[in-house]
Amino acid sequence: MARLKSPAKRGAILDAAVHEIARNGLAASTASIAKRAGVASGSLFTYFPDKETLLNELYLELKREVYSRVNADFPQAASLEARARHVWTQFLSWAIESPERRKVSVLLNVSDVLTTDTRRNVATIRGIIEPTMRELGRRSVAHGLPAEFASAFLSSMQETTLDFAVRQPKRRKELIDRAFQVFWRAIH
Amino acid sequence: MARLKSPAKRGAILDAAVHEIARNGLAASTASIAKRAGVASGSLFTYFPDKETLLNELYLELKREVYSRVNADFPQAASLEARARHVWTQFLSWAIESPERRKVSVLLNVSDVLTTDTRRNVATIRGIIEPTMRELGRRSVAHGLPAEFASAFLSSMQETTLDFAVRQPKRRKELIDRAFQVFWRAIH
Amino acid sequence: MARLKSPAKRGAILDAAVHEIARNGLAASTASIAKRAGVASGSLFTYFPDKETLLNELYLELKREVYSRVNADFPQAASLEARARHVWTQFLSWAIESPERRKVSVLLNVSDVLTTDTRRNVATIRGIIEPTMRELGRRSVAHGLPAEFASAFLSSMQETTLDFAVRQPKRRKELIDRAFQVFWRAIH
Amino acid sequence: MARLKSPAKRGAILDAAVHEIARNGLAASTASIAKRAGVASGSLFTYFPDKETLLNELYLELKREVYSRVNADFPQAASLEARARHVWTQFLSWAIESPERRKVSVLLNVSDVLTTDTRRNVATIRGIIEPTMRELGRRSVAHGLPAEFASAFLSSMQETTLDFAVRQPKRRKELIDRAFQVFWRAIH
DNA sequence: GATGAATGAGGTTTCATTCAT
DNA sequence: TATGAATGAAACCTCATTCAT
Repeated sequence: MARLKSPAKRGAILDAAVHEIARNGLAASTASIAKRAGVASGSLFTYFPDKETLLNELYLELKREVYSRVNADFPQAASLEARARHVWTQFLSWAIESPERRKVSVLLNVSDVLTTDTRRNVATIRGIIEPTMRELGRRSVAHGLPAEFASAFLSSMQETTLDFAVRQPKRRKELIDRAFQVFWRAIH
Repeated sequence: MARLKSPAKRGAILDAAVHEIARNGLAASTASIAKRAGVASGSLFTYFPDKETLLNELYLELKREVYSRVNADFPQAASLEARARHVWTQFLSWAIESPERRKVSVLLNVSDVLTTDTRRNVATIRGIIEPTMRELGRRSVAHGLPAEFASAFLSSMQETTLDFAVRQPKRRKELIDRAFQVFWRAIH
Repeated sequence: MARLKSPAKRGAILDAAVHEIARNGLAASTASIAKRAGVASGSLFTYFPDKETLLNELYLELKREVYSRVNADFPQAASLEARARHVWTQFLSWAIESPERRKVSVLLNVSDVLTTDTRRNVATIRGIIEPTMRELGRRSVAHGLPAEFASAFLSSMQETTLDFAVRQPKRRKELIDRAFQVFWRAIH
Repeated sequence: MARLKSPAKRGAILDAAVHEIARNGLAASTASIAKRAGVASGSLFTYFPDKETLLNELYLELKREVYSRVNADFPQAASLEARARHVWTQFLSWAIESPERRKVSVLLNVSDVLTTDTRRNVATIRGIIEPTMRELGRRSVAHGLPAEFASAFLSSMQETTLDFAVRQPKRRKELIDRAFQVFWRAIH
């Protein structure tokens, strides 16, 4: 009777991958990932056909995680500012809590291992916040700019803010708040 | 006298490295770099003791390049806005003209190969624009935020703008201009 | 269960190492050793983490071999002379039968690859003959000399004898016997 | 007419070779030797056509050095014992004073780089002590053994003694003396 | 399904030697 | 003659992937 592929083991491999890649970059070996996951090196390949696929699925997983965090308790009916602030805050708190996951996410994003398929899938995942982002584009000063500009702008200001928030844990809350105000002022 | 180490060859290796890394990531092999540079595989190591050093010097070179571009014709005496706009425009035109160099610069920046020494050296290189950046920090709405926030913010908005400018060559000039207005509004 | 690391293969690698090193010195390449052992070049490293370890374990193996030969049929209860003669004869017959192994043992011994750990382990292995060696030290004319002198002396006379025994196979038995007499006379 | 380039430089290279080889074994690179000798890496090859030749000439040089030490003040007319004791003492004092040179000599001797030509030349160099060694063979208890046995035996006992003398500098003189007595007793 | 030994291409680096200067 | 840059073969070792058990 064939044992079933265990989702727990799959998750362990992905978690291990995060850790190893955060430490050693994308060059982290599959063997080291398997070892940390507590499975045999060969077993990794029963869960992922090859390293490239593992990396792509890992990225998807990380994105799913961020967006599920952002989507949770999303104040659908609130003002645009309130919704934007929610996105802002939730993303930053995830990034601060999970620095390794975030680092790996960045690494994967700038690398060339992500397939167009993966990129498309990520777009799909964004889901619930998409309308808010589009509204941001339409109603902001950026409306002469491409539609996605406002959203990309928000992302990049988050990155900036993140660096400072990480380095100054004590002022974290204040920093995040003030930076959002700057952002909102800019865009509104 | 034997032949002297030729700066031209050193440059060729660095250029080749840009090309290969843009194509294959930091995993690009030293052999492929040497080959593209037109030197024997071993010769690479007469110019750089090891790959890590090559990568660090490459980063320095790229940064030197950007900053020399930004520093050139810098309107010292002009208004803060004019100076900020100069930085904005010059950086973006470099990034657009040299997409490979820019990509490699980003790759190196997020990787872990850069030594603290290299990071410190880069800071030194920024040179002439530093006072402008500090002034930006002081005189902007971001003045409750850390001093470097304004500068980091400018950087990240440049990244955002860059993506759009690259994808829409025709609206490029306009995009760059409008985005700067958004930035200035935000910060001012 | 995957295949288990096969002791036979490990042995084959060690044997191959003996052969290659006897031919080319310690510079013998791991690739050539693997090839002669009939395994892939990479497989060598599943048995030994690196060349240095391979060399150290090889030395240990060779010493184990000599001492197991010397310890076998050791005439515990016999006279000191009989015991010394046993050591003398057994070592020499091993060295004569296995000239390559002996050569490699010497090469390793004068090189700097042997760790202090390995040296200590070898000392442990000597085992059964140790008391005889100490007795030799105590009861010999060398007793004013350091305790290990007698034993070192025996070793070095064996080396001398070996050279001649190898070159004159016909007189071998006689040579070994006469040389022992000289030794015994000297020490007694 | 023998043309001498710069004997001083040649000597510097040989001295540097001793040092480097003592440190890193025969794998010491020609570049490191040249560097330590204070000449350019290429210059080494104007003094020695290749590394192998360098090594062979180095061995010859070292042997010349020992034998010139042993031959100096050789008490031609003295008793056999006095002459043997002279050889014994002089060699040991050289070995103790020049541990690096001695180590390199041993390394070269057990390696396979020495040509038969070199070995033959060394035999020639022994010169003045040869008759004494032959006499030792004839007049010793080893006279049933091959002629060179006595001489080889003396050598190997010297090695043994050397180890102890090096490790116990304070008892050095006494050790050397006592060990000679053991030797003489054995052989006489 | 799980395991980990086996594989061999490929990576970085070293080095003896050559040769332009 | 002296120099040291240039060369490319070869060394050691890693690694994604396969497959016998």
